[in-house]
This record gives sequence, structure tokens and C-alpha cells, in this order.
Amino acid sequence: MNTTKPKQERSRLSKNKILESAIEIFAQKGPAGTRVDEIEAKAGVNKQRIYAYFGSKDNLYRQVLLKVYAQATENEKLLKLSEKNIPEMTKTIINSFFEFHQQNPLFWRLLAWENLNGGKSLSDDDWKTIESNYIEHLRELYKTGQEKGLFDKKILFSTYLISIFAITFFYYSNQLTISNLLSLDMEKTDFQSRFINEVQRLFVRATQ
Amino acid sequence: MNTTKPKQERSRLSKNKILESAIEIFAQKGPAGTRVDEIEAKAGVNKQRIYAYFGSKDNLYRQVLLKVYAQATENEKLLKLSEKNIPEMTKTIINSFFEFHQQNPLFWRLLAWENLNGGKSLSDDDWKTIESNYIEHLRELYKTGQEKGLFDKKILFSTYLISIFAITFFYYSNQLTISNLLSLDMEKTDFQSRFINEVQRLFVRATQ
Amino acid sequence: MNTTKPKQERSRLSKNKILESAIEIFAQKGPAGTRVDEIEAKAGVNKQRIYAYFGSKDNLYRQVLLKVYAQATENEKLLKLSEKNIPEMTKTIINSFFEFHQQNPLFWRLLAWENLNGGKSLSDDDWKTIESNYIEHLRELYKTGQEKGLFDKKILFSTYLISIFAITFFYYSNQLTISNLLSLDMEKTDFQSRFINEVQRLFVRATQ
Amino acid sequence: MNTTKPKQERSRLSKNKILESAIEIFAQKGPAGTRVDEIEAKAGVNKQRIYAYFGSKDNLYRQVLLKVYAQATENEKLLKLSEKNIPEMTKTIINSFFEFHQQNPLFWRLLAWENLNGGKSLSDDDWKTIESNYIEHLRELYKTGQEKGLFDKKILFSTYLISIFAITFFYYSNQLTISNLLSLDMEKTDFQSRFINEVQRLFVRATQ
DNA sequence: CATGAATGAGCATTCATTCAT
DNA sequence: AATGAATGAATGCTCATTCAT
Repeated sequence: MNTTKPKQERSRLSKNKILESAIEIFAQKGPAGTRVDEIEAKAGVNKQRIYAYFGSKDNLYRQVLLKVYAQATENEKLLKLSEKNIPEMTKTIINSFFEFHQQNPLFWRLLAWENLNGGKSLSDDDWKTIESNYIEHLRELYKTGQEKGLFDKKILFSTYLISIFAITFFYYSNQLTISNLLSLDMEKTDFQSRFINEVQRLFVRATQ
Repeated sequence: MNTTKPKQERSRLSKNKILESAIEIFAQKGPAGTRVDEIEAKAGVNKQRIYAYFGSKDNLYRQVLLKVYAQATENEKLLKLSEKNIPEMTKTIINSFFEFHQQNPLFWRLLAWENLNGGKSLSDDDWKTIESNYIEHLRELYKTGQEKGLFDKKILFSTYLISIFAITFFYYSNQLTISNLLSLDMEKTDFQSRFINEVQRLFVRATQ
Repeated sequence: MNTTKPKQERSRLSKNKILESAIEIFAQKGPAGTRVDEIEAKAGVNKQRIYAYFGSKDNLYRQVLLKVYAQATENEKLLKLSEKNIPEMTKTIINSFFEFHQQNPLFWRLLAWENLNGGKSLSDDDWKTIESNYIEHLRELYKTGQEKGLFDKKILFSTYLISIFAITFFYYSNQLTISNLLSLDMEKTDFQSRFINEVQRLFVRATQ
Repeated sequence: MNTTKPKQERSRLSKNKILESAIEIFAQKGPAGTRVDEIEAKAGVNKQRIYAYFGSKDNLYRQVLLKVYAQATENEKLLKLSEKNIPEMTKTIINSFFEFHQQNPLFWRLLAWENLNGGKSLSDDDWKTIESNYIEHLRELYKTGQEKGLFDKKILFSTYLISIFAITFFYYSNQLTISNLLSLDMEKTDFQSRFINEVQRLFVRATQ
């Protein structure tokens, strides 16, 4: 298939295909439910390559998490926010998070498996490599906003951010059960954009 | 041991022990990670009883979900709220949900497994039996509150409730990853009670 | 098959059949070459039983060694030797060892695998349980013999015993290569009985 | 690295490195436990070379045996023995064998694997190439010794030689189990040299 | 000659479920 | 109702050997 490619290129491509396939399958079925054979089939490579490149299913899963977390903690749009954007910052964050979940529909799943799993898959050292660069930036802006009277001084940044994380995550992660419980169709774009608007309103009223 | 009990009584007890054990193990390990043998051991009954009473592992899991959902949708305290409680209703709901998660630490896990599972475990008919009695009650109060100008008319009840669900659920379900990401100790009672206060403040400011 | 047997009996029989089959196959093929499936087939039990009773292939091998070593270190005939038998003691020992190898043709194989294996299969505690009861008895007799001038005082008991061990073991363990090298047919009873006689003569002349 | 060497030279060197590495690994792990990959790594050549030079793992093993056996059947010192050395011949043989095992600690292992293996690795034709040149020489000397009354006429040369083979082989091959059984430290030089002395004494007294 | 990749079978172990006593 | 045993399909991982660049 890749016969025309030079060797190193082929190797890199194979490794990538394995990782991409693994992300999808681990996200769908979780670490326990994932079959190495399925990754093999989806990646279109030989199982041997998986073990040659990643050593074990466990480590492949770890690499999946590291890659996905790294993607999630990069956010150009949020990093570009400056002091003069503080007034619309909340809306921007909420938009950005909803957008992220829409474009990375596997993300909440991997996060959920990992939380259920007790976080056994990543070491402390792994976590150190997942420093989110945008979080500290937002923290600074929030503080400045509080000093300028643009944000409620009695609501900590962590409370503010966790709450936004929570609502955006939950909207996707628990769509199924909530839709059933409240008889809603949360997948409809209508519903979703209205929901986003209201959440923005909610946070703006609450904190500003 | 149970030799003095009448047969029917023993049977009921056995069934109960199986279900209780199953709840715990399914919550901890998920449907895929749960071993029938482990339930057998924990319940102290013979595997045959499990199959006699529940037919299959899948159906036992279904019964687990039905039971836990039923418990979760009962809420005396919220049902007792009346029109005159509307002003403190938001605080009460938030308190009540945090309390519920604290007292039922397995609940978010079962919910998370189920959402990851794509909800394949329950049928539409099953869902009809999980009508939450307190939700409609709260919806009425919220509407009344809106009419009386006590709640923001531009924020739907569903948005309001989903947001509260989200934050209380997420606080437990994602504790592990968020603690790592924000370098917090979310398990500490201090942090938690401060967080609850701020969330209450946030929602009160936002909606009232 | 065993349907008429009571349960405990069946269980004991199954366990025994597994162990007996394992002895044979481990002896023939060694720990690395042995397939659990083959033991399953030979024992006529289900693989699950092997794992239920023995936990793992490694532990089954360990049990095999313990059982066979225990058999090898029991020796009624040698234990019965008394002071008055000292003159023919050497012949008796040599006979007894050759006989043992003839009746337990798998023994040298297990010993050989184990020595090649670096003895990783048994723990120090395991070895403590393999106290040979007849060795100390022979050591006493040898000492008495030395004191009475019936055994050469310049040859230690350990040298004496190791040498006899060596020749009897080697006769079976290296039959194949030695037969080829010296163009002999060591399997023939003629050759063997002549060899035994000469070895006896050799040791008697050497030590008495 | 080898770019300055002529092609044929390189080829010969590679083949040799493969064989040397194979000897060590086959000796340590046996034919079943040996991995072609490990030989590849240790030899520092590519797997393809192994297959090009030796065809298969089985044949490589065969070549290993042939080489090692050839080394073992050469013995300058023993070939140099003449009639006038007959009196000390036994001591010389014993010394020479112990020395050989000390200098070729892998030898007994290969021999042991092969005996366990049932000798399937070498054909009759292979064996014909392993004619030991020193054995016939010793046989002659022994016969002369017997005629001169220097050796017991009732002990065959084969018995004599097999016994010496046995003791020297066994001292190394079964060190592990014997050390455990008799609570000895057979690795200590003290013990070993004393043992050798006593074995010499034993054989001299027995046969002369 | 070197090297990454592919093949295909094999192997220890596990598990949900059923059978028979 | 309790319990040991049997079934049969998986599953992660390994390995000798071959291919293709």
C-alpha cells in the first residue's frame, strides 16, 4: 500500500495511523472494552507494529490520553484574549468550550473513562507534561477583571472555571440520560444554541 | 445460617444481597469490568441464584440501573418545597444535590458508565418507569417564580436545572482530572463547602 | 464420566489426574515446551479446573517438582539399613538408585530441566520441605563405617554420595549422547546389568 | 564499521558472530527458549543474515551442536599421553575433564538440552563427523594398562570412562539441586578442589 | 547487505453461561 | 438450593519466517 513511500515516512505514518485508530476505539469502548485486534484492523497495520511502537495496550492507551489532553489544553483563541476583552471573556470561553466538544466529540468520552478508571493510566510525571497554557492566562485576566470590578470578587476563579467546564462537559457526556429524564432533544442545533445563549447569560449575570 | 427463616424470606434476602453487591461492583468496574464471579463472592450466594433471579449479567445490570435511578429520582426535601420557599429554592436544590452525591458516591459512576455505554442497557419502557416526581414539581415552582419576577424569564427551567445537575455531577465525576489540571484538592471539606457556597451565590445572582 | 462418584471424590480425582498428566508432560517437554492444552487433553479435564486447582502453569510445574522430589527422597530400603549392613551398603545404594531410575524414568528429566532452568521454580521454603530422610541415615552409617575401618577415611561422605548419584543419573540422562559417542547400546539389559556390577565393584574397591 | 574489510572477510566474520552468539543463547535458554531476535541482537547482524547463512533456527541449533561437540572431542593433553603415563593417567583424565567444564561452562548445558530433546537435532551422519580422536587413544592405553596389571581387568574401559564423564558432568549440571539437597556450596573453589582430589583417589583405588 | 514491516499460527489465561450431582 | 465441573469463545501478546525497499 505504502510501497512508494520511503521507509522512515512509512514508519511515521504507520505509527500515526495506529494512534489515530486507537484514540477512536479507546474513546468509544474504553480501555477495558478495546480490543487490540480492532485497532489493528482499523489502522490497517500489523499487530506487531503496535507492540513494536507502543509496547503494550496499556501504554498505547497512555499515549492516547497524552495526545488528546495535549490537544485539549492548547487553545489559540483563549490565549489571544487581552485585558480589553475582559467584558466578553465569559462568552468567549463558553463558546470556545462548546465548540471544542463539538469538534472533538471523543474528548469527553476519554475523560470519562479515565475518571472512572481512577486515573491509573497516567503517572505524576505524565501529568506534569499536561500543563495547560491557557488556564493561567485566563486566571490572570479574571484577577484583573476582579480588580477592575468587572468580576464578582466573592467567586473564585476556580469556581468560575470548573462551573463552565462542568456545564460544557456535562452537556455532551450526559446528553443521553438527561434527554430521557427531561424529555428533551439536546442534539438539535436549535436547542443547543439556545442553551449556549442562556448559559452565557447565566454566567454574565452571575459574575459581572 | 438462614435455616430458621422461611423459604420466601430467604429468597428475598438472597435476591437483595445480589442486587446490592451488583450495584457496588458494577459502579466500581463498569459493565465490562464486572465479573459475575465477583458478584457471587460478594453476595455470598451461588452463581446459579444470580441466573435464576436475573437471567443474565446484562439484565442484572439493567436492574441495577433501574434501582439506582429510582433512588435518585426520589427526593422528599425537594417535593416539600412550596411557593413560599421559592426565594431559597436554588440554594436548597444545590445543597440537596451535593448531599446526594456525597451520600451516594456510586451514583455518578453508574451514570457515567451508562452514558459511555450509549444507553443500550435500558429500553424506552424502562425509562418510562423512571419518571422523576420532583422535577415536575420544581418546574412548576420555577414557573411561578418567573411569573412573580423571582426568576429570570430568559433562562429556561431546563437550562437552570441542567446547569445545576452538571456542576454537582462534574464536581465528583471529574474530581481526579480537574484536581490534577488545576492543582487543587477537591476532596478537602473546606474546599468543597466554599465551592458550594460560591455556586449557590453564582446561581442566585444569575437567576434572581 | 465420573457421574457416579460423589463430588469430593471427583474433585480429588480430577486434581490427581491433572497432576499426573502434568508430571509426564513437563518431564517430556520441559516447562517451556509444555502446553497447558496438552495437559488438559491428557488429563481429560477442563482447562478451568487446572487454573482453579493450580492457579497457573508455573505453579502447576512447581507442584510437579515438589511431588516428584518428595517421591525421590523417600526410600524404605535405604532407611532400613543398619550397622550390620555396612559391608554391603554400597552395593545396596547403587542397586537402589538404578532401580529408582528404571521405575521412574521421568525423574532425571525433571531434574535436568530444573537445573537448566536455574532452579527458579522452587523457593527456599519449598526446598526446606524436601528434606531427604534417608540421606542423613546413610551419612551416619558411613561415619560408623569409617570409624570401624570399613570405609576410607579420606573420602568424604558427600564425595561418595555425589559420585553414586552422578553415575546413576548420568547413565540415564546422557544415554543418548554417550551411546553415540562410544557406539554402545546402553539400553540393553545385558549391558546395563554388567555396568551396574562393575560400578559396584568400582566403589567397593575404592572405598573399602 | 566493517566497510574497509573485503566482502568475503566480512561475511565470514558475520557468520562467526552469529554462531558464537547462538552458542551462548542456545546454551542458556535451550532450543525452545531461544529467540531468533535475541541472536540477531547479540550478534549485531540482521535477521536476514541468519536465514541466509543458516536457513532456519533448527539448523542453526544443529550447527551450534556440531561446533561445540567438535571442540569437546579435541583434547591435546589426553592425546599426548603415552604408555609411560599410564600410572597417572586416571588423575590426568579427571583433571582434564574438570578443567574443560570450568573453561566451557556452557557445554554441559548444551549437552543436557540435547539429551532432553531426544537427540532429534543431529542425524546419524552428523554423529559420524563427531568421532572423538582421544577416546580411542585412551582405550588403547587402558587396555595396555590392564595387560600390565595396572588396571583392574574386571572393569571395562567403557565403565571406567562413563563413570568419569558422569561425575565431572554431574558436578556442574546438577550443582543447583545437589547443593540444596546436601546443603553444600559446590561453587566454592575449596570444596571443588577437595572433591577433585577425592574423586581421583577414588578412581585410583578402584581401578589400580 | 540492511532494515522496517507483514504474516499467521500459537499460547496462557479469562469469562459468561450451563450441566449434573 | 448449593456446588463442582464443563464449554467454547475470547484476548493480549509472542515468535519464526518472509517481503519489500
